[in-house]
Amino acid sequence: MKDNLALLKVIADKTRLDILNILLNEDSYVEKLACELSLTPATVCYHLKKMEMLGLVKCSRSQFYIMYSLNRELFEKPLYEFIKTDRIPVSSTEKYEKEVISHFFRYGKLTHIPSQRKKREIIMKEIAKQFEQGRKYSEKEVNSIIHRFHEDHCTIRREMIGFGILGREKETYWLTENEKNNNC
Amino acid sequence: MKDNLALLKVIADKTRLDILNILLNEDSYVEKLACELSLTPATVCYHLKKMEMLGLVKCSRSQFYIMYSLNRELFEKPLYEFIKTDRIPVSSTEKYEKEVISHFFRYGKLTHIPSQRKKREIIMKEIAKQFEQGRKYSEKEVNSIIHRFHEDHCTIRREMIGFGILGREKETYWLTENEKNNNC
DNA sequence: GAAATGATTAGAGAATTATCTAATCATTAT
DNA sequence: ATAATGATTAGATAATTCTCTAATCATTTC
Repeated sequence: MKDNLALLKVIADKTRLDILNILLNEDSYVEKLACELSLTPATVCYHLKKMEMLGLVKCSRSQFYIMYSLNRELFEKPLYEFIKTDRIPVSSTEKYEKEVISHFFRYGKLTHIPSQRKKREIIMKEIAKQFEQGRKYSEKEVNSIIHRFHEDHCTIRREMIGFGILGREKETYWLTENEKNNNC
Repeated sequence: MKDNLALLKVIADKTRLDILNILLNEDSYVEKLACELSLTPATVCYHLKKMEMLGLVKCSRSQFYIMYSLNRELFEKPLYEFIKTDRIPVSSTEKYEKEVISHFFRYGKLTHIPSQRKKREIIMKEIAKQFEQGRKYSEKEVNSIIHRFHEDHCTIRREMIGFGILGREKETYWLTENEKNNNC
């Protein structure tokens, strides 16, 4: 799963598919391929180098020519293997967050404040959903809202500010527009 | 093997890989995907339609949303299946031609003239290799060269002209520059 | 039926990239 | 060594296409 996107981009080209199909039958070299495909050697070289970089083909000098051959193992793998990206899919993030939330909330109340930073952030974002975007809150209002979930509104208020979820100026608080609290 | 190039081109895109990865976990719909990927619904729609056309995903209306899901069977197949093109690889054409030639020639002589047009053309092209590019030949010379392979130089000469391999004007003959006789 | 919401289409701008020519590098043959 | 041949690199051009905005279509809810 190194860089599937790059690999797919390299395969997804007419000329390179033609080259791969020829190499499927027999090893070949730049000039011969260029002639068979009615292209210049420069163009064929450009494509072969691209494919070589990603391990699609291998090359080795054989007397006069530099012979290119397929890396056949690669093509045995199912397409499935090639679409997985490094990116953590948002949906599995969501699943994880739901798990955390359901673990720390019981009957709508927060049982205790997680010690792990990551989990604490998830919990804070969940509580933040009670706040409206764009509206200003007094400290009293903030405490009152948080108090619905847990007695220690001071700690939680401080955490929410620490995570950048709530903004604060003097006695006024508001929900920040951090895209991380986005509710999709 | 309908149109592998088109299919690969559709898979080989960052955004579409992201979408596929999400759909790998759970079905989804345009708006949700757009939000998760920080794109406009128009863009997501554009990609989903592309993938739908090639059978990568399916969609069906479910109450309020149009749900998109993966066509999972497709991804089980090995990459190998996706690189085969409709194009007849030149190298297997070559192999076929060699077979035909070795079938009709014995000890350097043509045993008989093939009745199949396709095979006849291959044989004529083989004989044409005795002619030089750019040089003019008299009818006598042409007959003499052909006679090395077969008695009936008249028929063969006529066939070679018929296939456009030899050009003729009055009593003069020459090898045409048809790219089909190209020897790479 | 009107309003709301989600999906799609059309058109335009920006970025990527396949291909060519020309020049250079690397290896083999004379 | 020098010439010849194949491979590669650099730079320029042209084509493709991803993404957006704005407008329209389709379905559901009031």
